[in-house]
Amino acid sequence: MAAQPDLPLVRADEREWLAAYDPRAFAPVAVTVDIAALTMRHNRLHVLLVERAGPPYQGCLALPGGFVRAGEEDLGQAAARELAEETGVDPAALRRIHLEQLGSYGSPIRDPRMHVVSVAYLAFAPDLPDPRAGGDAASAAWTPVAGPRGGGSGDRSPLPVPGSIPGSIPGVLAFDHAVILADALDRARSKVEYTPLATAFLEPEFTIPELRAVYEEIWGEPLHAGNFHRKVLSVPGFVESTGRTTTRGGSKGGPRARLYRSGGATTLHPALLRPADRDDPSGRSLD
Amino acid sequence: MAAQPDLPLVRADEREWLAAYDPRAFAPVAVTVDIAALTMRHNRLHVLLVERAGPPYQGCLALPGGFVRAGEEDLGQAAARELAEETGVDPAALRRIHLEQLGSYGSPIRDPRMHVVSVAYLAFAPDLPDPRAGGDAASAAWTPVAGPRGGGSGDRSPLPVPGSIPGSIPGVLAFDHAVILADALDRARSKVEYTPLATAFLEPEFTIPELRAVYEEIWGEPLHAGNFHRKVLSVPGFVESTGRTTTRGGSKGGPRARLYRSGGATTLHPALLRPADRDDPSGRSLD
DNA sequence: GTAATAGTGTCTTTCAGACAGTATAGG
DNA sequence: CCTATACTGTCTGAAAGACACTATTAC
Repeated sequence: MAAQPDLPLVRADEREWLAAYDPRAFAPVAVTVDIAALTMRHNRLHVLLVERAGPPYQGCLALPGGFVRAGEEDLGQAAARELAEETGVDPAALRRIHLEQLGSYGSPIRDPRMHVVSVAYLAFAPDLPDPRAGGDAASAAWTPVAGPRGGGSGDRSPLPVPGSIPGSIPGVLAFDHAVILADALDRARSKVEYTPLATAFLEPEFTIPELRAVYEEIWGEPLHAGNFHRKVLSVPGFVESTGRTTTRGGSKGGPRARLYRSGGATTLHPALLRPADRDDPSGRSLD
Repeated sequence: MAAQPDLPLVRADEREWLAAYDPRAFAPVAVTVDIAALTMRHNRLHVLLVERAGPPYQGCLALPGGFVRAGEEDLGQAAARELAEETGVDPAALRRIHLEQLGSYGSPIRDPRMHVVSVAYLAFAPDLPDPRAGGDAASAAWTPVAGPRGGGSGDRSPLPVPGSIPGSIPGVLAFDHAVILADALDRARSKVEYTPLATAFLEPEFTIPELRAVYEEIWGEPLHAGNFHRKVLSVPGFVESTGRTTTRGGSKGGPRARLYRSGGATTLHPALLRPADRDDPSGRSLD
């Protein structure tokens, strides 16, 4: 979504009408933002989850989020605020996080309290320190996403969350957050195809094999090391060399890898297409 | 966005808490849906606009839309209802329309009445009869979108609307609808690359040249007829032959074109990539 | 030394785009 | 007859994937 530089001009002949307008006359629909914040820890994809301190779904795991402050902030600001509040991420770290709108979820029965429309955001973060809880979260932690590859062992037990299985049970997550998370993973998988956002999971300086590990974890399948290397270097603006190398080789030996930083491109031309499942010629499902 | 099959289970120990919950305690944020409905008339892209019958922005052109009915409908249902209501499109025609969520717009000052979050939808429709106004629209009409190619003459005067110029003036459209429309056009341009949705602008049976005209209008540039033809036929599931041909050749002569219908694919593999602007190696802007 | 890995060279296949050419229609 | 168009054939270059190979490091 583009920025929203909207400054509505209120015409003089509408002033009077506006003065008499009563906002509370309208049926109450609440608006929240929820954030699916993804990061990479020990080469496994993790999502930030909080434990709900109060009802509804008290004690359940949920995506961090909360109500939009009416008249005070726009949706992106609300998402950034909630992400900071509920996790204790400091503002400096917040600047390294990519935040984009994912979509809105508005079933009238998704929240037992009332009709709540949630605007979901997707965040890509580098490996951050463990969050401290805040806001109405009893606790917050990076939780491994059991991707298509399965496995994942970490800070908290892995989720039985759908890689992207449509119609899967919301399961352990509160509200419809399992659906939101599945949509977030789908978006992440396709976003890294045509943008350099995979670098957002890494430190400012990284090696091509580290970048490849990010892609392999997000897509859940191994990539050919040699072809990946050449491909990344061939896309203009994807990465740029720092001239340096790592000080050590890999844990199991091998030469030192060269260090790169993110280049200036916002989109990848040509794109880094995910290996097609040739078993599925009908095309992947959409929307 | 995926479907939202969410049936939250209210736990017994939360019943009591819920009974005491007062929805009106929360600050009022209203939720609307707005629809950017696109269609193709006389080979020009048109968008459905209404003239606002009441304040704010009375008399201005706007995207059709309205408030979500709290507790009664989800966002997609609200969008379909508003589209039908404000335009008089009958339910049968509604089924031929592709409707997908575009994004949400929630600046606190985008509506002078109060903080209104609008969930925008994008619709692809075949050439439909002229709408009759309804709801709070004084009138409704298909309005030509002055694309990157400029020109366009039709039912109403063409819009000075940005092809996708970021930061352009909202201009004649109410609220931030010029921004929404620009985002809708961007989405449409990329959506036809990797889905067969361009066929949604055509009758159930169409020719390859007709399909090409759709792409040329949406992308705003001519395509190579021969290569386009071969490409479309080579993508599995994009179109399937009916075995018939048109009964007449083109208005300026030429053989009769074969008729096809939409195939079963939901995504295009390989994709029909838009000719890259090689002048812009930095990559197109994002989000 | 042994094993694993970084990075490069090369071949094959696929696909996009340029261009030519043929057949079929309207005027 | 002339022109515009549908559709096909062919060539070239770009790019993806498979494989082989060298060099460098940990242990």
